[in-house]
Amino acid sequence: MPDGKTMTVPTGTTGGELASKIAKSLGNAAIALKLDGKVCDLATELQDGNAVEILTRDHELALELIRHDTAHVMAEAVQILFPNTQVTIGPSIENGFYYDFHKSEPFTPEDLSKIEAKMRDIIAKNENFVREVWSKEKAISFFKEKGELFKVELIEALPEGEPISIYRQGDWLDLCRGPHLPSTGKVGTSFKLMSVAGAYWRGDAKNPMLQRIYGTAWRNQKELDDYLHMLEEAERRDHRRLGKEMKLFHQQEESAGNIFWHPRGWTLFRTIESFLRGRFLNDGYREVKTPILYDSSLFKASGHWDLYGDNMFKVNLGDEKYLGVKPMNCPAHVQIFKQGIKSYRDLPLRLSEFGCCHRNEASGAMHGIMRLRGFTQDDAHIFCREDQITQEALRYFKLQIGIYEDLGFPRDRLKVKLALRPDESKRVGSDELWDKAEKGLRDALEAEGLEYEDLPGEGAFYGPKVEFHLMDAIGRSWQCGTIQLDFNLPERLDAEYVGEDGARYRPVMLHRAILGAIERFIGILIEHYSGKFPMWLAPVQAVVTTITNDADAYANSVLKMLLDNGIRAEIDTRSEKIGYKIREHSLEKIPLLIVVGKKEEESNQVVLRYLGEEQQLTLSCADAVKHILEQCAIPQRKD
RNA sequence: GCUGCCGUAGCUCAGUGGUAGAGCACUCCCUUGGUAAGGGAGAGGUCGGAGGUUCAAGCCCUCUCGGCAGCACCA
Repeated sequence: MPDGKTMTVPTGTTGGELASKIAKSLGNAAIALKLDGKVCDLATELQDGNAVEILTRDHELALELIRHDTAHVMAEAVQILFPNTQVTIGPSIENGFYYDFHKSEPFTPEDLSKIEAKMRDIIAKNENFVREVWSKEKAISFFKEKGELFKVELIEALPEGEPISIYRQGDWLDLCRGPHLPSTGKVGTSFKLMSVAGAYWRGDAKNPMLQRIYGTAWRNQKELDDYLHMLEEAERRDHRRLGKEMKLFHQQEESAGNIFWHPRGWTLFRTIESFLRGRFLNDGYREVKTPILYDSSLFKASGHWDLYGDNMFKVNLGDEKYLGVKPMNCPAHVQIFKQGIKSYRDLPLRLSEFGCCHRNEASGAMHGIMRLRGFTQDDAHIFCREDQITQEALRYFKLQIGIYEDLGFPRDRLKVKLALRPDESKRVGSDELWDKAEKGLRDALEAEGLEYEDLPGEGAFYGPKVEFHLMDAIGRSWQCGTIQLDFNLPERLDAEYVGEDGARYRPVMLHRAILGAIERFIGILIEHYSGKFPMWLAPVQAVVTTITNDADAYANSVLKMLLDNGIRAEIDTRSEKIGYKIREHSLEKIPLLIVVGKKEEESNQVVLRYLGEEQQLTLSCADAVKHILEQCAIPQRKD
């Protein structure tokens, strides 16, 4: 037992019987066992020497069982209501579960409520989940006869000799590894079917599309309510909604996948850009600007035309002559490197660019300003010698982590992944080069002590990459920064430098971005701060507004003082009530309102009112400017 | 791109074959009010686009463009 005690029970005693023996209440509350650290059915027979822990609904592992069982109950409900439906798989996932069905008619929202009602019936019946072990032959012939062809495919893929477990709940059963709760009644009622969407069988676009029903399930009503409330909150801070409300940008169908930046949004964009520019120049980068359009020959040489061409915008000039819109900046930066003869003394050469790239993303991939067809990368390419790779990668990690922190993302919101070589048909360069490149990045990650996860097959066609992912408000993970090690492009585009010995060598190229796409990062920032930016980022830092029009002239003099000090300020002298004006600017998330009336004019003062705070601060004009300037300061790092 | 849903006023949305609606925003008038909505009046629509069915289409059908939720993709 967890408390260190030992219990002796007759052979064949199940976990559930043990729980009841310890205490009747525990017997009722028990939902599963942990036997020697592994979660098992309550009905599992105990073996001599088992370390036993009895799990109740309050245990954190209970959620996974509840969700998985809810998926089973849903599958039964669906097959009762829609007998011609085939079941496939239905796992528990973060916050809930899903089940994929094959059915010729689509599920409608009304179907979802019918299914939910039927699920509640099944739960009320409280049938036991009973585990059975079948032979592979029996399982295959049973499911074949039922017409469950997807299940048959799953069973056929199971290794020979492996026991095939079936879980029965009343008249219904499903192939399942388990474990399960003791009965359907233990699922509880705190669940909700959320949505239906298509999903490819086995996650492959070549396979038929199934219908996936998503649901959420929790231990109790309060947890469910909290979760639904969290979803509402996430919706409130959705960058698409806030972008409109805060007058930052808009999008329209004539230019799908692109952004019209409005004055405030563009101010935010430029603020971030100049913040980055300062950091980059300070870290030894030299900024460049390269063309958007190129003759196809450049992309053919780089490999983009063949390996990335499907995602490129191409312009046909007739006579087989094509221009390509750049999807990446790397080939261009190599052209700059190649101008004139480079010496080993020039290395590492760090070329940065706020590069405008265009990629023909699939229509379904686009998402607000997070995933676009036209975007700006905070891109750079570092040309260096092989022995400089680790130091350059470390330098990048340090620069990047500092920038993330200053933008409001501490390290715990950061996940690091190492994407390794893709399939042979989708990569360039020899295996030796890939070995070297992957090792180079791994060494740097380990030197920095960053925890990371391997992603086999996910690398770029020219090299492996380290990906930095940030979590957004809705829990989605966005790839932001990336550093990629590339031995191939310098070769393909014939970049070289003169070494100490006078011979010619290939430089290594490190591709790196910190925010990734600035547009996407702004989307993440909007959701992260729910639009309430820190002063230094806010597009409009202060609005001066008047109690009555008598104070307009004074208000204008205050505005001029702010503008003269470089504070991004606007003025509102409309003849509306002060409460109305405050409400309006608060909804636009203006961080600071400066209210002036006759009283302030007479004393040469201003009243500061910060967003969301009722407390007011009365200061002399000079003190106010000093105070505001401190709050608007761009974060600095000296090291 | 695939599956499903959606597209009506600047925005959020109602409108199930019979004369296009609401709230907010906008314009004008009144109001000059001390910290999250003062009052009144007015203007605003080829119902995403094209074709079809029908005496009649915002509504039904086909195609198309765009959006949303997923899936696939994200070099």
